[in-house]
Amino acid sequence: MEPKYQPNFFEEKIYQFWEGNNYFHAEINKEKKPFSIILPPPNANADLHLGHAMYVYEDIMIRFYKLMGFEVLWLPGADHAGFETQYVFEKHLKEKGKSRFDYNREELYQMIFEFVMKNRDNMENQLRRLGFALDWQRKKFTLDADIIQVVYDTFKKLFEAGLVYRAKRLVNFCTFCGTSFSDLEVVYKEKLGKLYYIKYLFKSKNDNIKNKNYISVATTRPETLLGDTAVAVNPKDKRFKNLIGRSLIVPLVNREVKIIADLVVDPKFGTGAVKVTPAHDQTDWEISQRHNLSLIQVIDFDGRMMKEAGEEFQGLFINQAREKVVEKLKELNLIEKIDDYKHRVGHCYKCGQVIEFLPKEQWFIKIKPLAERAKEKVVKEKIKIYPKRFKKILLWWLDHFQDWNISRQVVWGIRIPAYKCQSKIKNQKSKIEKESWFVSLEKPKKCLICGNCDFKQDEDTFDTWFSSGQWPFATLASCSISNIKYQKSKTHIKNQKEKNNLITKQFNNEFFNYFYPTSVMETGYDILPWWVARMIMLGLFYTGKVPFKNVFLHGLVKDKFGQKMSKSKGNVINPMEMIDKYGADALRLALVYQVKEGNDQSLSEGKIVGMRNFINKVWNIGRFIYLTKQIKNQKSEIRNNSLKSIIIKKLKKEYVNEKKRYLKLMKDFKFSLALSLLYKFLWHRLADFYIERLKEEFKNGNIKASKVLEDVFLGNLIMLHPFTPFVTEAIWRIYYNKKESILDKKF
RNA sequence: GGAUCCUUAGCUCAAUGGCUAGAGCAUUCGCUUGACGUGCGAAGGGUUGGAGGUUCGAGUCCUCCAGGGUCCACCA
Repeated sequence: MEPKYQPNFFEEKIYQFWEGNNYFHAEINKEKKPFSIILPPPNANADLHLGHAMYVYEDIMIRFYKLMGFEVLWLPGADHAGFETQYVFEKHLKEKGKSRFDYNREELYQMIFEFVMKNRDNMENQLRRLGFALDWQRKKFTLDADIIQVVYDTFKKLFEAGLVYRAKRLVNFCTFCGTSFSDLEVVYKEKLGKLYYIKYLFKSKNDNIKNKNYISVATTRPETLLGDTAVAVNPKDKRFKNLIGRSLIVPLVNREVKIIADLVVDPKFGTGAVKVTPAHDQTDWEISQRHNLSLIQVIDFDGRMMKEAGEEFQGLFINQAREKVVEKLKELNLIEKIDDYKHRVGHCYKCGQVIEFLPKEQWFIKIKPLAERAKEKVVKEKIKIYPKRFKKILLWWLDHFQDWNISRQVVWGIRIPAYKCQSKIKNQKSKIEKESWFVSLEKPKKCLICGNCDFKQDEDTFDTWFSSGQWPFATLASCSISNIKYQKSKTHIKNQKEKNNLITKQFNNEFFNYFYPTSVMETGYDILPWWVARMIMLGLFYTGKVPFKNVFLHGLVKDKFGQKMSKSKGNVINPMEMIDKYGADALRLALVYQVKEGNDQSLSEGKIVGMRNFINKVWNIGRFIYLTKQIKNQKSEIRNNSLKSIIIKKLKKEYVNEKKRYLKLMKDFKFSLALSLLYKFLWHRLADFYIERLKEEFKNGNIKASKVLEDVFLGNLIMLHPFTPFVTEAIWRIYYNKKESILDKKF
């Protein structure tokens, strides 16, 4: 054994040994209890960052339960990351002077597909370098044909259950990225703007308020008045009480609108009267629904003013239109005043531009019934949440979700399997949207509504979270399909009927039933509403069971000053670089040691160095024992009741206690404390105290003392293995002359 | 406005109501000790943000105050 542990020398070989000998492969084993985790699928296209390295908690659990004698499955996967990936790809195109509009849908999809596949191996190998005990034979991709089939099936079942509907609503739309977003993806930022007080003249000369022939309304977005269809006041507001129902004239467009009363209006804000633009403001949209107001869209999906805004404004960008509107109003003396105003504005989380509210027909999921069911399971602890405080947060979300817009105007994703009957549109037979749409798992040969029209498939794809929200059951169902010898092809769907039959049969499949519900879902707390909540809702809907029994949430990794890591700040720690320098074990320990589960942590290279030192210590304890074992002239006894023999007894006792506490902590998800226990014991008790005290005995070849020391050390090696798999395996295999793996052992 | 986390050594953080409040890094001194200098031995560094309370016992539980972070909501 070398005096220093050299991770680079061992790690790759050891991982190949594990993978090559199927140590990570799971099968049904009726004699064992199952323990399963589905890896949160990283973006197939991107390098791993420290957030992914935090999945080390999963590896710790997987390896721990393997050593506990469970049949463990840790299923890896990759996410196509729809919009995220397309965004990156479009940047590449831009560098080449191209844009997505230079290609048709199929070309673009194929190009992105190749782009992603080229990088997927890279991402997967990075997971290997972290030492993760993933069952690679069962790896999945969110765009695998059989995953897509499950996603289609979920959509169809939701559609049939009336839980997915198509509606024209205001959606969060980024006119720069060209797609809509769910509410969760909009980032609100404080912004300094102006509050304009604009005069709306009464139509009738008899109407007035305090002898003025107008009402002022306050707005931050004067350009939207081009689409106003009412002015609203609070019904309890005495100032306006007598004016409700009267008519005003919207400036510039000279449209006659009524004064309406709605409780949503705050009398204390602005003038107490508010302009209502149903097409471009969420609150106004809601008012319009209550009052049956008409909707006039004046801003288009490319961020320019439409024909409906009037000839003068048509084609202008929003900001230009705003300036022009204000200018015109000033000319007409219709601006009462302009205040500085600080308010919060929604921005695109990706490109940072202002999000517009635009009316668009989209698919929505009716959340309420799904959330109610999920809530019940969480309240009754059919799903346990660790740390506990996140239970409350999850429940808050389940109470506050709005209907979920799952349509995205992006090519890279799972195209929505909904088809529109064309004859219905032509004949205008049905005003109800749902009646002109049908959902089909396979490309239909004829229109399922009228039977003969040239039906059209929806151009949109699903929100990535819609498919990843099904990940636990979709992956296991897909494994079931593979298990019954289904030959899958990655992109092209062959023999559709056979496949659909298999999908409906999948829940009778043993493999699925053995591992589902999964044991733990482990991920960062930042995606609790995006992902965890949706997995629970969709999992319950599709399978009738919770998708996982426990949720374990970890915190975010920040730099050593507690700042968020970002490329622009230049404070990013690259996990692969750290592995190159200090080994995977050191990085893994640094992410877990002395960190409270669920709390954010600051990570510095110094901490990784410290952990590397501990690993070297463990290596050297092993080396010491290994070397003293070679000593000849071993004698079997020392004098009874001697001080030495008391120390040996003490060591045995301390070890028994340590192990007991370790097992308890690990079962309670208190991994960091378990690690501290091992750290302290190995370094400050075993090495500093016992070995130093008994050094002479060992060197004199005292068999009894050596045996105890060896047992205690090897026991600790097994306990430490979930945290530092490489060094423990390396020592073990040297110790046993490469004859066995530490993974064959049990506690 | 709501929720939540945090405030402990110079820095970053641990600590299951219970022994002298610990670790990593940093600092000082001494050791070329036959496992390890990625080490060993020692030292310095703390009124655990503040004020009350519960308790035999509080860094930990409760109340209030101050400061910081994060998430969410939001009035045009």
